Amino acid sequence: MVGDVFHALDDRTRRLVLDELAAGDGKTLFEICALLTTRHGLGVTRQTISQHLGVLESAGLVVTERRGRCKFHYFNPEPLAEIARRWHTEERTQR
Amino acid sequence: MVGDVFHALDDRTRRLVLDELAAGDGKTLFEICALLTTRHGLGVTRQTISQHLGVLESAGLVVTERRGRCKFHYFNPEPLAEIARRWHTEERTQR
DNA sequence: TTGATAGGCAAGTGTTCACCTGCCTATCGT
DNA sequence: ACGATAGGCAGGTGAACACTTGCCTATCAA
Repeated sequence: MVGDVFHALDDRTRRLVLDELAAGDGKTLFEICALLTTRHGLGVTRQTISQHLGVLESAGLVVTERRGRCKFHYFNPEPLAEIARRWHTEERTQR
Repeated sequence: MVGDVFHALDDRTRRLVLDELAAGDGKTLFEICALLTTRHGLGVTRQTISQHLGVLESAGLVVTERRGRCKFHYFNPEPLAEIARRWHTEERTQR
């Protein structure tokens, strides 16, 4: 869908996940859980993060790669360009 | 709040309102209602659009100016730059 | 083979939110 | 003053969603 990117960004936990993936790609689900609890004090379950990763993946913001029993998550910034493209913010003067 | 911009964008009707304001600033509430129904077939009430404009305004995406009994709405693209700034999409290579 | 690790699936709950109806205030023209 | 225009406020409803608990599958090391 079109609005999936906007919906995926409308959640603080998902934005934090994107922050962590943007800081260094190729993290597993358990690594992301550990980072969120230690660095941001997030008290969330593993299943919750898994669901958030599913939302981010279906929005195209996260690409996954399975190796063995591990699943590595990568940040894909390409869908974010759609936002800047839609309202072409660069050529407008701010009033 | 921080996530107000993302929340404001997570709605198709609000995105259409932004489209109309970006196409030509200085529209009143009734003008926006008429544009949404005629150009996009949106069957929504005036109060609904008024609430959406309130969300957009509190997110900083819409600036208003009152003159008499009319209230003119202007598109403010500045908060959108926060998105590109957060994950600095331009300097990353896509994988 | 057994236990530990990494992840997925599904139902239930509480809250948020978009939308409506109903009524009220303020400004303008006549 | 009176009717019409432009907008605001508040309660109520139904659906979407974040989050949990409980259980299951698959891979690796011993």
